[in-house]
Amino acid sequence: MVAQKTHLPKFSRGETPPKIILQKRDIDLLEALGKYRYLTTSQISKLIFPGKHEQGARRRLTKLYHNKYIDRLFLESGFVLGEAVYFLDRDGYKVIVQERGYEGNFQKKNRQVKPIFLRHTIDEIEFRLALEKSVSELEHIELVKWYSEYDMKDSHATKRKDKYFIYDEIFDPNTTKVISVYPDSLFVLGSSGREALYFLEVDRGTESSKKIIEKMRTYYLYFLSNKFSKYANVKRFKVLLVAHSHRRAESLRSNVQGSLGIENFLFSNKETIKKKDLLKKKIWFTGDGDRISIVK
DNA sequence: ACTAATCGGTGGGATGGCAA
DNA sequence: TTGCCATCCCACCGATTAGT
Repeated sequence: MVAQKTHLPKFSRGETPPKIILQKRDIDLLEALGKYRYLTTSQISKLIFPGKHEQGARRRLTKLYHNKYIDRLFLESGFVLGEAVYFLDRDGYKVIVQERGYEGNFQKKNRQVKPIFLRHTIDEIEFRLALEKSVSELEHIELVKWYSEYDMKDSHATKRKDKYFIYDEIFDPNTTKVISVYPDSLFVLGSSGREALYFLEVDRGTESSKKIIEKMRTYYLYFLSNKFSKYANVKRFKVLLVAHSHRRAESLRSNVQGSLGIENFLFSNKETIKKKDLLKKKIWFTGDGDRISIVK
């Protein structure tokens, strides 16, 4: 009998999946997907297969995919198909619950994410990975907390304010309306008992300067409200605005210069964060255009 | 108890396929 | 066409299993 050479389908699972025996590293991989929710092939390659060719990660991911441990979507980049983005499927979820005592819930809706939102989420995860790497290289700094937009109080909630963990309402004295702040992520850095609070805003590249100025004002009122002190023992915070490119970051910064609340903001971009240490290096621009680092 | 065969993992390298 | 992913070949390793 001649074995049929069949291609495994790219957009669905094959009828006869390749055989697989889970290794410790596979479970590490599944656990990472539990923690970050979505990861691209290159992110997984760096995280789980450090110093190895990406091909090895791919081969493993393919097997895990066809054996229903994980699922995948593809990013869109212009006219060509982009990188694969992996996330837990039910079998993979069961494995980390059993093997590692994973406490998160299984997210059925991972596959339903809109492409634009997925891109944004991946950018946020990229920032988190860069932050964790930076923290690991600094002896006296620790990442005390990280909350992403997905860390929801209640995934069944219908109202936004019940849905998001990071959500606060503030009263606007000018319009006498209630406005809300819900950042992409929030994190707290700790250093010898002292804490620093940061909010992350990943620029989608589509927001107007006017919107950014409004957002800045919201954060200013939020600052006055002191409601943020429930997240950390601090009297102030910084909002890190990460744009796609240096160009976009600079254009945003110059357009909103001098607006109310600008002193709470720092500007940088994805390209720079990919190349340079985001805590130690002077890659952050203040509203006035001074370059500073987050830690000395 | 010892050996051989087998199976899947790992990794390098080369080639083919696919969708827009 | 481009940028990815899938496949195939080769070699070697370790664990398991079958046969003696």
